[in-house]
Amino acid sequence: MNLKYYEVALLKSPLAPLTFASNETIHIGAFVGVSLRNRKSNSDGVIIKEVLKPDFKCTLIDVVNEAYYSDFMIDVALFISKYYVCSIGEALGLYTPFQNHNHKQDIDDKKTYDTQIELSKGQFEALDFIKKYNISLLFANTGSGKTEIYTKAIEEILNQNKQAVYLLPEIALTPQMERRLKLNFGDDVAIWHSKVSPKKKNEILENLNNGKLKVIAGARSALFLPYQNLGVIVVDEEHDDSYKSTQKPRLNVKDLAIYIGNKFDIKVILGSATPSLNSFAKVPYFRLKDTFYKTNKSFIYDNSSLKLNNQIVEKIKEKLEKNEQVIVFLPTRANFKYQICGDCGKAIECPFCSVALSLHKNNKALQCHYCNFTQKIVEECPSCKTGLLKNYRLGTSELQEQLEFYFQDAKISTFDRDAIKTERKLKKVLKDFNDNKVDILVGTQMLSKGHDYHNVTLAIILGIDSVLNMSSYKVREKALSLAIQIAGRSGRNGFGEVLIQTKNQDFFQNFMEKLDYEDFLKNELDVRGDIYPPNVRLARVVFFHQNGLKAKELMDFYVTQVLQFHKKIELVGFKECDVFKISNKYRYEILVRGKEIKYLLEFLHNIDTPYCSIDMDTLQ
DNA sequence: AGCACGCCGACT
DNA sequence: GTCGGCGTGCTC
Repeated sequence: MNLKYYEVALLKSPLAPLTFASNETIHIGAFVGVSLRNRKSNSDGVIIKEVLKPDFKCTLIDVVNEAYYSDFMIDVALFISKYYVCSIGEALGLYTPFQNHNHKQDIDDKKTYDTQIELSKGQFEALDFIKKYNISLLFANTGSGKTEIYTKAIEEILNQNKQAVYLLPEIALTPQMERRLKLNFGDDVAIWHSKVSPKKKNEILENLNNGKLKVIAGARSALFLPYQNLGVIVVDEEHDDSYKSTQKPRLNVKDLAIYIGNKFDIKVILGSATPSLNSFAKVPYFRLKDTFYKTNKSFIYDNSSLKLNNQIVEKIKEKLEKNEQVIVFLPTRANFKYQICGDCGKAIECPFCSVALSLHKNNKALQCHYCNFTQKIVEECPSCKTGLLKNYRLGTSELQEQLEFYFQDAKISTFDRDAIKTERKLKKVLKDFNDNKVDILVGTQMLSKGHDYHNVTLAIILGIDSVLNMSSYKVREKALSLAIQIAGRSGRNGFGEVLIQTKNQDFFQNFMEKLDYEDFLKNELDVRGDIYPPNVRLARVVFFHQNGLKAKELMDFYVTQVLQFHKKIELVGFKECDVFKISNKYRYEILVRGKEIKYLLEFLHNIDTPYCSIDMDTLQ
């Protein structure tokens, strides 16, 4: 019998592709079922390529399904597996749930889109710039009308009978945004994110397949849908760290969009009021400064340590009396982040992680923010049994309570991961706030993500120093962009105030008042030099194991490997991770940097242990 | 001797 | 990842 041999990538498996045989001719990308020795159930796989008869014995492919992965998908998966260091099966797994019901090629009647949007002179120039460059960055201040420019660019692509994908951070995918898109593109647009129901997802896939859908607005996963003819990828709020996956493969969807754009001649538009230094340094940008509304912004600084003080209370009072709204940013959830014993000075720790438990009064619980371990609130120190516990590091829930004490007639809501667990809740809080039913909104990073607040005249930024004090080369960029994004929510109607509680007044004053974000980026580029990105590449490898010694041995081994065999890259450091233990696994990390990707990847691909996580282009 | 557990290596 | 093989060490 004349057998053919194929390499099959095993979906979601860390294994490299394995060779199987078949009597039939199977095309590349076919979705197949194979059985492995030592495996009870069948495994899903994808045909990667045909190969010559190998010198080992091959089993036969069990099933050939109708669904398949396109050449485009396989190319992208191969890139991800090389660049972000994972198996091809893991990379292809990004494309599931994937289905291709039938191969009907409905040629949609060519439709002409006319959104009737009038652009300002600045917007028109920006659009012109975008047309000129295949990959571009729209560096546009808050309120300068980015969305209209995206819409015009998308319209043009649709008129070429191509599809468009509009990426946003998950939380910015609000009903408000959906309405705006539907207004322009009607039923040809769909929203895609993790909370969309399976039924709705199937419907979207069906309509994408038969050509009814032209625009997908979605979170990270929306880049992995089976587009037939993609013409543009818009990455809005491109500075947002959530474009980088925190799970294997740890890819950055923004950078992947750029790869796809270059390789397949698809237009890519990145946009932000505070672009990442990485994009700023690498992508041609257009600066749009003019805003549609004139806002006089004034800044107030408060150099006290994190707390609600008189100045802040008075300032809020002043606004509430005028029936204006206030937002308060604080990068900490819960009531307090630490419970520390007054006698022995120990914090109550999670039994599985080396972090303190956070106090959640609402749930009457102490909770670990890493593994979700939850226990009852305790009255006295579990360590010395005598001391009373004191609370440290104010969180959003506590701040809400304190504000309720001062402003008993005001309605105060929290806006963070604890308060906003569902899309419904998100919708409700935003609607209540915009309908003036909420006076003060207290929240975490979530506050900064692309929502329009119309009547806010005071933005209070607390705890920003804790962002500035984190251990990451990006802290200045993170803290400043966050502060600017939050400050931008204040004063859409003429006059706005921003109160920043910080011991780093000079830094914020310099780059928020005297100079602007573009000056910061140029300065920061200088500061980073050849030590940190964007001029060098940085990768982080974390070794983890239940046995701490084993994890340390792994790190030590690879430190030696770098020093002995990878002289073209540089060992930045190696140490216990900041959070040493998570979910009962001890963690050690190595940071390496290199000018050339090739040598960095050479090292990363040589790491051969399942007890590690490789983070190429780490943001930490 | 018999078995539970943890470690390690293979998987086409 | 998931499975089996095998060595260690504890118990009957």
